[in-house]
Amino acid sequence: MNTISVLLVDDHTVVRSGLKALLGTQGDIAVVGEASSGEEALEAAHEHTPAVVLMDLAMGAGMDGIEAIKLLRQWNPKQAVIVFTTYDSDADIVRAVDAGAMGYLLKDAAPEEIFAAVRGAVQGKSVMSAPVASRLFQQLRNPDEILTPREAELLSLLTEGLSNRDLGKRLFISEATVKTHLAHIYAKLGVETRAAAIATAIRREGMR
Amino acid sequence: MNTISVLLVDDHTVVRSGLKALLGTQGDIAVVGEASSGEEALEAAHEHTPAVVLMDLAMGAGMDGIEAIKLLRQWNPKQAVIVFTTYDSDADIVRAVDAGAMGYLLKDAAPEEIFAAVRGAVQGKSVMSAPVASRLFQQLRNPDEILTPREAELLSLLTEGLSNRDLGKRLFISEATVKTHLAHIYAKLGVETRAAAIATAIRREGMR
DNA sequence: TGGTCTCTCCACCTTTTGGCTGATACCGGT
DNA sequence: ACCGGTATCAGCCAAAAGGTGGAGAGACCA
Repeated sequence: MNTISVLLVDDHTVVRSGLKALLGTQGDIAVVGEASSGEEALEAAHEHTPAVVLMDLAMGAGMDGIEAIKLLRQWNPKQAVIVFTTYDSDADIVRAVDAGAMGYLLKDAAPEEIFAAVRGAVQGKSVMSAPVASRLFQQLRNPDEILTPREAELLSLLTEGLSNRDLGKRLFISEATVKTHLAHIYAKLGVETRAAAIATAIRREGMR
Repeated sequence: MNTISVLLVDDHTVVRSGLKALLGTQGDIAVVGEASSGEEALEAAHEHTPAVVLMDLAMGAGMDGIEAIKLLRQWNPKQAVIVFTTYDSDADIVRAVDAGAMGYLLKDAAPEEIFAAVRGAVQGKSVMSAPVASRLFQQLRNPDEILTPREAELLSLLTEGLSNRDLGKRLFISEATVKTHLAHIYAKLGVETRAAAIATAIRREGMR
């Protein structure tokens, strides 16, 4: 059996060390690089061409995880990427899957689950933590309530307290478009105001 | 120099592994136990009597970190406890310090910072990550930013997504009064819109 | 090819919110 | 008795948000 090369991307030193220590116990898995930001991840991926990238979505500064996934997959469409993050936010799950993530693990996953995800990823299998799977499942059962990737993106920014104008600037779209998206989001979430949307989003998604 | 015994408490396996790997590189620090919940932490502390307890505040199920700190310190008032967590929430910082934490580190802290905190803790020194320190400092310097009971009540309802009219009805006050309170709340929170106030409130206070 | 989804944009209009100024009343401490 | 903080209310005005209806471009799929 071939050794599976893995690139770790996380801005927390301890998390990288932990993953390295855990993965190091497996003979068939080798950590070939580490990165603490999206930018570094791209560089490291070009340099080491890892079979699997294990990536945290929440990176302190600079490019966020989703963007990094998109660029990684753009550069190498076969690149297997597993999201390894703390929260099972609906918006993040949708965006990550959309960006091309092969798996979605929570940081409290058992070591075996992580190993299985890495091994599965190289074979093209998707592995996700149980809470994540159940959320996705729920969403598939209620297609009306699924936010489109763009809507999810908007909602996520909404929870930061931005105005319509700011949302437009941030996403490079007009205020009119922002209002259109918001109207759709309100309808899907079953609320009438942005305040309620924010409250719902944060409570329902574990965003912060 | 004596070896410093450390107990790790975190529900994330990878974080424990990472800390263990990092601390293991230091000759004067030895991890003597691990726990993944508040309950386990108490047991382990009784068994191993560690010099320092490194504790995550957010534990999936059961007793939370704050409660665990209180009980640890109740059992052994000299027990040094360092909080090691992901978020610098105002509410958590205050509660942790109040419960008797000696230090407060964020998970993205540099390894050196962690070592320094552990060594400092056994000497009775408090060490905290820079963002944490600055938040505490701000709170101490600005007692103006404390919300009055009525304002806090309003803010709490605000995070449920109510309109000014609804807030008035719920609190049996006029809409004018609601607006007055809101203006004061915005000023104290340093925001301009209700959306930002909701976002700040939920993130600051760990409301969900 | 036609239908559906998504993302984008526009105009018009109503409602809500926020900024500003000012006012009354109660309570507690100096 | 005075002052500071809190809670209550009012009116005015500008800005922001929300509702309605419509529309074009590109992707994807049957």
